[in-house]
Amino acid sequence: MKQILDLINEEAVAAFEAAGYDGSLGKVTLSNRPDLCEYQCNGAMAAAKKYKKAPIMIAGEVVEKLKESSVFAEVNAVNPGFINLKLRQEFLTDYLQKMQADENLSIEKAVTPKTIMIDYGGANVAKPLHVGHLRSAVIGESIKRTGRFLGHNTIGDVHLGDWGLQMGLIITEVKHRQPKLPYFDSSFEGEYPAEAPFTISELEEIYPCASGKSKEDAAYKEEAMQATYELQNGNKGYLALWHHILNVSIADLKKNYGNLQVEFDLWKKESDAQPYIPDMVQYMKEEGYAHMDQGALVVDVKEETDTKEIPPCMILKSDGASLYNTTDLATIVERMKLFHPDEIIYVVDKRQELYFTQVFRCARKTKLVEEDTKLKFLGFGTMNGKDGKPFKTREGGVMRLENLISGINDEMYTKIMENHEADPKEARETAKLVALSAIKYGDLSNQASKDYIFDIDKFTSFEGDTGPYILYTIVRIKSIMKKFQDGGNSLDQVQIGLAAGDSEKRLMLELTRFGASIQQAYEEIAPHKICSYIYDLANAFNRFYHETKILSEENEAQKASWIALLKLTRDVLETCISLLGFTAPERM
RNA sequence: GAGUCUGUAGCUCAGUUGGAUAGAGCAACGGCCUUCUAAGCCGUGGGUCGGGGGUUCGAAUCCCUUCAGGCUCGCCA
Repeated sequence: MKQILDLINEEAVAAFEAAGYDGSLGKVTLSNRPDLCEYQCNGAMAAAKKYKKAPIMIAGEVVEKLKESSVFAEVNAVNPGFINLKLRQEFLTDYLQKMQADENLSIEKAVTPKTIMIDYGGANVAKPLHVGHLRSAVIGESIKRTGRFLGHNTIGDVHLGDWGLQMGLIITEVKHRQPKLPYFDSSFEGEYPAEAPFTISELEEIYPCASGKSKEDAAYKEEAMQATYELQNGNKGYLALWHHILNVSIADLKKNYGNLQVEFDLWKKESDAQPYIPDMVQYMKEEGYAHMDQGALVVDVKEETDTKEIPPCMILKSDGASLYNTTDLATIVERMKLFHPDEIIYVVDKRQELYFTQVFRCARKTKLVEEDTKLKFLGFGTMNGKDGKPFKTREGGVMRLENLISGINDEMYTKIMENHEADPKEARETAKLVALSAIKYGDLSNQASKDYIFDIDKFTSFEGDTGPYILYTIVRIKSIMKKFQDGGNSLDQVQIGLAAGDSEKRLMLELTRFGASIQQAYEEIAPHKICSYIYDLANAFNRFYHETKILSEENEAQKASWIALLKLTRDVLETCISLLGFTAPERM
């Protein structure tokens, strides 16, 4: 169904045309002066110049035409030339009733669904997830869900880092510790053990240890690079060990992402793109795209309009080895081959922007993608601590995501138990949902591209504009609806009626904003717009809630109408939080 | 050095793409629970939108300039 703003726009366009002006001037927006009107149109002022006429006169003429419309209860022209609009109650109610009946709450699915791949998560095998991984996972998941809700074929890919120097480092460190393992015996012919020679927690300790050593010890680093090279060139023992690393690590990653309610459709890895590299490199050479420069194979990607020097995109290092660029390009080749996406969105730290500019240009120039394939970079800012510096634990280390989450879980649990008596088991489950909402909403309500302060105290206090506030609002609604049903009433028969008061009308108007808000959030890849929308909606509801005693209302028709309004509010809120990536409990 | 992003209330952030009186949340202060969950609601105080110019009926928003900070700048990922 059409969005309410579009319906109103049509009226305004028609009125401008009827009054003899260009219809495109009839653009209506939500009022920024709710005390004066609900919607406003500023077209008369824009028209003034074009038609050399006082804006207020134009506004007056348009208003006369608008008065003929059945949509508005009030239409005014105000100096210097604003057109202020108020809806007819019947129109608003009618719209909400249709919205409630619509399975997508007024949102039309995409007519031509696009295949959109979203590369997010950013996890590396063998490195535990830390707070730095949170943003990509949370933002990417929300984008994926929003695209899907709008009818697109969205594919989330974790794109694990499993093929770089890090693997060589781990292999080297394991070799130093357990040199007698068969993986390091080049003459070994038998079956390698099925059991991994390390647990996940050992693995998590091995990498930082190896990484530290390689920074201080050049010989160690050389050894790791050699191991990387051998792994990539088919050393059987190393490959077997690499498989162990993958298995142990991926199982753990799945658990952690699962706790975050982040679900990837694909668990592809850098190594999966390797088979595409040789052909791709050869193709780039043959077609004359790539050339040697300072010993390395590169593709020039600078353009005349550049305001600064864009370095060439390096395909092969001077020692012939592939690197991150190579893998990413080969991944594009693979994705085009397997999924033929219309769009690939990379949800990555914004510091990688220049790098991805190179990759995208290279992919385009060498025609790895089609002309209309969109490659988008969604760079997110750094998560800083209260001091404005990158977030660290109190001890100054990197905080593991797992610890962060369990810490907030505990805080929430304590809060629930303090608030009221609750079954500890249920409280645990509820605490998880509330904690998740706090973490995700806290992240998503900030603009993705900006750095943001991750303030633990703020997250555990959860008052005001927070995830828990949204959940609390939903829980309140659910509680009333449950009591209504417990009284033997059915939710099927209720129908939204005319607004009885101001706060109710405000709530209704907020509800109609749903479709446009989601649409906009999707188009701009801006989940924070969903947050700000539901915050407004929750606010409008809570105001209404405090003014209105619903269950004790004696007029049954009025009560039913309010219940219907609650139901729609709940549906909209729950739909929105599902797009943000969390869910509401029944009680909290 | 070049490029780029950011600068809005004490703190953390929005600002519907140029509109009317710049908004929230925390923090501070004052009210509201024998009545649907007070994780809530209502109210008060708090601003030279970094500074300076310009564009026009109208600027936090567009242009120029300047200050401050972050980030990036070929064999790491």
